[in-house]
Amino acid sequence: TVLANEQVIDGRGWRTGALVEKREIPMYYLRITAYAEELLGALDELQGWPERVRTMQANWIGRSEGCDVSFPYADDTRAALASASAGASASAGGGVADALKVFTTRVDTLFGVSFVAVSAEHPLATAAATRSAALAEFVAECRRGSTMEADVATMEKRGMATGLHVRHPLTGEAIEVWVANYVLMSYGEGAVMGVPAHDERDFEFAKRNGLAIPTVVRPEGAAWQQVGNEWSSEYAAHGLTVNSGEFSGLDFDAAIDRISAALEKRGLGKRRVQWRLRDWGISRQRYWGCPIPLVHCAVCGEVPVPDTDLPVRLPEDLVPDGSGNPLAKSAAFLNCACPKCGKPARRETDTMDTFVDSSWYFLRFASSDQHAAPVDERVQYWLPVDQYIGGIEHAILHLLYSRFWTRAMRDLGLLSLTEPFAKLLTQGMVLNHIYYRQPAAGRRLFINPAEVELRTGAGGQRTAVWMNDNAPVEQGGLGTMSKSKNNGVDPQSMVEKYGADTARLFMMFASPPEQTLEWSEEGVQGQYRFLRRLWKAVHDHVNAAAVDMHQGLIRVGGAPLGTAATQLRWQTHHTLERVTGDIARRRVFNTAIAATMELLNAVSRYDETGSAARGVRHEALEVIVLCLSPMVPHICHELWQALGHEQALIDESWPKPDAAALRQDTIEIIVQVNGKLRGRVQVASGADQATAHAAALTHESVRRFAGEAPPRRVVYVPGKLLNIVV
RNA sequence: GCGAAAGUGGCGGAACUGGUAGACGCGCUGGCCUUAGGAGCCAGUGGGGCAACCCGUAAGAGUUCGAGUCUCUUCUUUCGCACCA
Repeated sequence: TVLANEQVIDGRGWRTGALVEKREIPMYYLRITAYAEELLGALDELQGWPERVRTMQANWIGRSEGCDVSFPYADDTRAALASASAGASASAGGGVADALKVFTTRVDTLFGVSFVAVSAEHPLATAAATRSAALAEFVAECRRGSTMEADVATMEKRGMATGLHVRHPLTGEAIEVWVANYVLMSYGEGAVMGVPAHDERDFEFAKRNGLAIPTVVRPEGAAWQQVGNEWSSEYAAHGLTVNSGEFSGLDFDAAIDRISAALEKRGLGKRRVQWRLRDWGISRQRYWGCPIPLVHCAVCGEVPVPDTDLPVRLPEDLVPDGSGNPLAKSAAFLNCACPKCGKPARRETDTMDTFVDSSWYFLRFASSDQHAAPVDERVQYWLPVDQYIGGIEHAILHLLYSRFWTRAMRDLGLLSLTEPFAKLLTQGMVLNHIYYRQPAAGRRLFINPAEVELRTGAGGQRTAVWMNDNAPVEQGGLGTMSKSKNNGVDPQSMVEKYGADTARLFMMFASPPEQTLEWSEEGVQGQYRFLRRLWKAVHDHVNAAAVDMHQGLIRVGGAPLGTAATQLRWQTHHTLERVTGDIARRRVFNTAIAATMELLNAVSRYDETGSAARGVRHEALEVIVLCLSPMVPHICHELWQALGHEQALIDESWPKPDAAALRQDTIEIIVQVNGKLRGRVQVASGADQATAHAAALTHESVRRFAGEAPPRRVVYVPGKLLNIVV
């Protein structure tokens, strides 16, 4: 099964900014985090996937081993939280926990805590803000702060003290709580313990705010040293604990074990794994997308649509007008009866993220005419996909969701499959030149490269000219093909001008599949020329050999062949061998095409006539046509018939090289003196070192450089080279 | 900032296991053919040198009989992640 994944073009808006606004809206989530451990662990077994993609997924899932630590509230904090929750509303319910929880991977540095910091969205920050106008202002500023993630990382580490305190879980010492802009609410507990001596961010924060920097780890085998004024990455390295009370003098692993055990004993900590991966919110307020099959009933609550009423179909007469989800305004869609009690109810208008559909379309392909179930037993035969092809932009989302979805279906008993894609090839994107004009006012006008002509000036410099008005345009370099830059290539016009085969051949030839592909009209024309040359070579040959072909005389292997014919036969079968390896083993097509081009060049140079010569030429042309057929199927189909075959080319099996043709009596070896190439000589294949050495010394420049004295050393690689060291 | 990959002619790229650097194609130059051609064919095309030869795979060092390929340092580019506690 080979599936090529089409590029997903989407609205994009919901990926970042829009999500923040929709946080208040109830969303439907898929519990992908339940599979985090499995999805991460199985990456090692995906040997058919590029390392890069596996690394990206591993980073995305982001497993951290660490420890929850609770810092009990001091009296001032307890009082502040109590008054804040009383003032807010009764809905706070069961009261606040009695400690501030943080997550850390470095519990060995627990004695180096000089502050704790919470995110601006943390309840403690909210509570503290009610008591201080300045703090309220700071919290508000942090919350509306830049959502541009690139800025966030380089942002200054700003913070403000709350005046509230917590107690160190082991020493009981009071520690002040700060609100800091570098603490993320969405990771861990939204709060961190600040250890400036051993964490770069905390160091920066402490320096800025004049906080203590107690050093509690020293490098193994080195003396204790107070952390200095400038940050060094060595400070964050694992070492031996110091100044840590009864836990001093322990190495990293022992310190983690002992300190977390002490915390667990007091009920103030627990070792656990933290994931970066979060659950998958699939709700979209969009018209397109699969409706979430739920009904909201005033009496029964959320009721699933019964299987017999599935699928929920989208109305087809709605026009999105930019004012929100049109489904929410469609009475015909909204109004329904509750499946449980029959009373009037409201249909859910959220639709699913389109990544949901792309997570299993390949499973559906194997059972597309099955209307009673999502998939059937044919999935077991066809899946996993043997070779999946898609852009690197799918490295994380689509490919991770699909791995999750396949496991979810497996656990629902729908499949017995774990990984959906055995091998993955991430093909490069297509680049093309960008041309534009910048008007005095307004937007750049992008001009399609097809309408631009490059002219070489008198000084040799190349200017780009718009063919519409013969005036120059600006050159914007190379960029991925996109609508916005108007540098796409219209496939239809390509097909009309050169044919689909030429377009395919160019794309396969221009670069290996993983690399970006630079579009070039000249390159396309080059492939067009090659195909025409091949067409002509086959037909010239067929015309010349018509009589032989009718009499069944086209064959090789009867009478012994001359040197040139033997050489061509060798190249024919050598080419077949190379192309087979390139396609089947290495999956590179540009070199496979190059090899057939070389063979055609050799056929063109081969000018012997007569029946035997025609047979050898026929064989060479057949191999060229066979080798190119995966890339250029239509032309090759025609040429195969022209070469006298009744059977369609697509039904032929892939040929095997003829071992006899590949055997060579004499071979050329290269001769080096002191590792430098000095000549080439012919020797019998299988010649021993002495024979090769003697042959090498017949070469004039080898003799000159090697001199008369006996060599210090001779290196002989049979069949390849002889190196004389003097 | 962290991580990964990659740097080869005028250009796209080749060199698979350490063994002829630049295959193949584009572009360019010269010639032939043609009423003409942006068609076709032939020849040439990394740099230097009349030549013998010398130099050359981002830069520098190292290992080796031999390095584009392996090791180290530096530089550059691209991609990914981005305060993950």
